[in-house]
Amino acid sequence: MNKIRTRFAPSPTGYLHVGSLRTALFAWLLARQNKGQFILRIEDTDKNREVEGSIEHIIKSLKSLGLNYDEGPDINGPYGPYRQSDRLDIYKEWALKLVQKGRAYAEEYSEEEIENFRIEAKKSKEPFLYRNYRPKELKGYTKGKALRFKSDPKDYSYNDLIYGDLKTSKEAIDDFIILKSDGYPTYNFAHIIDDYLMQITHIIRSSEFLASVPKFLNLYEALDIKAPQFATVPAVLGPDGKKKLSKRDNAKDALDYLKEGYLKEALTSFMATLGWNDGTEQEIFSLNELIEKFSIEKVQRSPANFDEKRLIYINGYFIRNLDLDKLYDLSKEFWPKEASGYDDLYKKKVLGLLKERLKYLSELKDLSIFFFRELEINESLIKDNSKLSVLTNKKIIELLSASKETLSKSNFEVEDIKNRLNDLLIKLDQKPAILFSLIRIATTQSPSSPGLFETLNLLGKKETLKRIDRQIAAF
RNA sequence: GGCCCCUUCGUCUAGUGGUCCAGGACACCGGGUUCUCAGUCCGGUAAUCGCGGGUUCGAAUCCCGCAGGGGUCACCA
Repeated sequence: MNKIRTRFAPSPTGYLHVGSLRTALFAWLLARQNKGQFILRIEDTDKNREVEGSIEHIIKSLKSLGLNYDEGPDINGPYGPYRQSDRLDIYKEWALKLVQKGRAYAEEYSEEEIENFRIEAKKSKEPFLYRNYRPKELKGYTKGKALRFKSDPKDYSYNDLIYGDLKTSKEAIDDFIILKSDGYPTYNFAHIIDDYLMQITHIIRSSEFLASVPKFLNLYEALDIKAPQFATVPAVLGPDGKKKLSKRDNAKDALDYLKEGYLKEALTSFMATLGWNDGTEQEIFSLNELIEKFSIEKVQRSPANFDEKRLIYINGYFIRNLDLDKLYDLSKEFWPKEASGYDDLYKKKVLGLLKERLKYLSELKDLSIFFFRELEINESLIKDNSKLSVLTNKKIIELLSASKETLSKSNFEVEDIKNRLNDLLIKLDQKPAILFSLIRIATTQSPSSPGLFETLNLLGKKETLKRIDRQIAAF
């Protein structure tokens, strides 16, 4: 039994959203769970569409998610090179073999002529098939001309690991271009040669290629190559549920999520469960659990909608369940700049209080700011509070003064603060909704914060009393 | 238009002839948790399983038809 080898073969067009990476994830999982290899191959056969820097971008995306590959353009391997533009000689050699067998021929028509065929076909409501116009006399390889595959149309039935048994008709098979006039191969040709030479055992790719499979099957035959196993992954749809996920419908580049403080395991768990589950009621999976439990056969056949709300939930779940020290390491670049003067211990305590409330790490900045800097007095916090807005200024000052008085006697341990404020509640005959709210607002000037006692404890006595004073002075 | 694929709560899904007048999760709505937000706990709304025929004692599950949606028909991948 030979080892499973899968690959991710993106073209460097500069953008990798969650849907594309999901395909990579599935291929990676299949390889890892079988102790096989995962290969990164760059399909840069279209110079016009290539975007500067996107290879680095792809590599970074994979690595950031923990999807390491065994062979690839930057690390090489036994079947390199791993950029198609570095393999042009190989494609030409294989194309010539096809010519020799009489299974490939030079393009005969001009672009305009072909365009006219196409219009003609459209008019008569028929699919455009180039082979209907195939010249009687076929020319061999001609420099400067595209090279076409001479197809042998027939029906096929084959098995797809996800879609199951599929049947296709000969109408799907045509004479397609294998080598462009600039000498570069097309995807349709290059990937077949490369997968063969790189000994890929399973092709995992998205469903827009499904309609092309009969063509590929025909080419495998002509080349006398045994086709690998196919696993076609359905598209990921945008939130509207209509069209494929694209930039338009808030499909962020996958790296953007990392930048906003989404955890890599939250992302992989989300991507995997977009169209896959293990048949149990488990909803969230670590990367290791995915390796253990993933099965390509259980991937859904219908396209899934991208629901960012679910991703946000999953991310919060991972944050809450992460060890505080680990979370602190990950949080490094998300603190407000005012935090730089504070030591690790203090920041770690702040993070401990905020951990339960973070959906993604970039929220840290706003949620933690008052621990590092005194905020401006925010009058609306009292004015817009139905219970507080009815109090007279005099009453508020009285309550805050009493609070300050009480707190000034505290040793500022959480328990002590709690006990003293509870006593004060009784003494003043007040509800927490009044007294605690006032203190919370005075000390944080924020619409939300962690628990009052813990917050005051962290702020410390001096800072707490100072902030209450300032609130009093504002009336 | 040809070829191909898909169709269970708003969303992700469980489900492969009876235990499903359909289960879980997200979202949403109530309530508890001494203050806010979040979390957490408890509860709720939500799918006549795309539609129509069959087969069967019995169908989300099998068969046939239809409809809707999507993909593809490039010297893009």
